[in-house]
Amino acid sequence: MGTRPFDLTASPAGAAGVPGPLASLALLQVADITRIRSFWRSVERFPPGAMIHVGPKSPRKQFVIVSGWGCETRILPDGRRQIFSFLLPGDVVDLTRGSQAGRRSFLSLTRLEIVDAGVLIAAEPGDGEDVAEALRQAAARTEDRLFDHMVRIGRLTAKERVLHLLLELHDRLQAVGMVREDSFRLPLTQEVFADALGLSIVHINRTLQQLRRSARITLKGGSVTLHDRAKLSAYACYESGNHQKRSFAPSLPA
Amino acid sequence: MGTRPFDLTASPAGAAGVPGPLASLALLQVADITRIRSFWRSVERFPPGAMIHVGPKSPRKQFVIVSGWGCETRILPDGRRQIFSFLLPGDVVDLTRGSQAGRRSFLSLTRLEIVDAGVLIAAEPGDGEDVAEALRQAAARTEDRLFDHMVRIGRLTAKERVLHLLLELHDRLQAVGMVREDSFRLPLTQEVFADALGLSIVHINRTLQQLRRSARITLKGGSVTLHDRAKLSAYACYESGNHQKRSFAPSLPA
DNA sequence: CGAGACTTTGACCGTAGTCAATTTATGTGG
DNA sequence: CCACATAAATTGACTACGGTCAAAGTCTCG
Repeated sequence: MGTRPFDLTASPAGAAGVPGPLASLALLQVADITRIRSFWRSVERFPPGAMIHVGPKSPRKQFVIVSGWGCETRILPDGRRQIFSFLLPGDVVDLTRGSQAGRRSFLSLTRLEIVDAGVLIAAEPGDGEDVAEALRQAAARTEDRLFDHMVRIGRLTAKERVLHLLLELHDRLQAVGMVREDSFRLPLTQEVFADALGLSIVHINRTLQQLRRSARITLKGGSVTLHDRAKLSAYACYESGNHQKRSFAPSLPA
Repeated sequence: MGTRPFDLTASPAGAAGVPGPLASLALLQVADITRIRSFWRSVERFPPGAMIHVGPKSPRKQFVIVSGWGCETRILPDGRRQIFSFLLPGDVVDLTRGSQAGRRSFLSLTRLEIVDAGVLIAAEPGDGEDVAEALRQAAARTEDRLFDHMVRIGRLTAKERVLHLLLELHDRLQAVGMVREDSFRLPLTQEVFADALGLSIVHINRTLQQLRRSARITLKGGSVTLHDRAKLSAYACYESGNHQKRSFAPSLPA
């Protein structure tokens, strides 16, 4: 039951941002990530920093993230950037109305693998209604998170924003088995953090320093540990829940 | 082609926040507001400042605003408040997942009338698919606006935020015929403005003063006039569009 | 080992927040 | 139509959170 900081590089399934067993699959109650990967025909891969779009070979426009991190963003004419949301393994990405005139585009933040949601449904035994329903709920949660993010950038202080976001990421990653002992990999640069939270990169840096010095978080080598999440949640007005409330995910086998 | 400020109190259909002919109806291509009002059985009314919820007598959970202004909001445990969006005549309000534990609730800002969307569909000659499609598009635009709002509070300065919001409101109100000569009624207190834009009420006041003194806007008696919207749009990084892009609304008869 | 990306730090500035008092509507009852 | 109560808008004085600029330090990776 430690708060011992450690490196998660060798976490569940390996490299940074790559989910452990399951991931989206936890959400979808599918048994193993290898099973998803067996759909290699329909898995699309992107390098870090790529704009996510799919060719006409994909009839559908809904995708599930198999591994890696992404984000939804807009860049203003003068270069300012706002990140709307982070896309984690298991999240549903709806490219239907995306990337129109740059008002909203999807970017990969790490190496990223996505799979056509329709393929998942079709591959499911039965009518796939369970999977379809899970997808709908995942999409609904994604939308709910927009409101939390709005509260963050609209009404919280810098310290609160950072903690609030870290707490959300914790909960979401935990739901897909990517958290160990309150620690998880955080493959984000401080610039990305700044653009998500509506702060300058310098101020993000200073805020992180303060949180570190006050021993509220440990952040090192791309991994974070949140010490005393209950207290941090109260401090940052974070309400957990609405992430995997009704998780289908069984605890994962080693 | 005037910038002459004037009072819109006697605008289209009368009192503050009440739409002129059409309103949502413009969106829905229905002929006249009186027609909607004839559904008085299914029209629900709220006084200013009320939480919007509907009794079990309404089977559906989607409503269209007939007249008045509302907003979607969250109040933090310590009293801070964030307004997520404004609800104008013609907008679709989806109460499906609303007001759960106060994470997201709908409030009326003026006297408000809403009508069950299902009733509108049923009342339409034919299969009502046109109306249903219009409702879907309205809902999609509503979601798009969340992103604009996020950019506002995350990346714009106070002056930009105010102008950006005013420009959006202009476009939305214009689409339902509630704008005359770049002027429209704005039934919001500065406190509401502040809570929407993530600023303090005092700073909103000072920002408005500056905008007035620099002759960029006229704001008096609850009505605003935007002078040179093109220039203001450029200044505030506002991109019009996505409001009534494909408007069904014919210009309204006097 | 060097180039480039990322992080960190210092110095200084400015936007926006807080506190508090005053003025200006708005509204209500007499 | 006036007196009073209340909400809303203003203004001033002061504070502080967060931004900008610039330089130095670290880390990666070919």
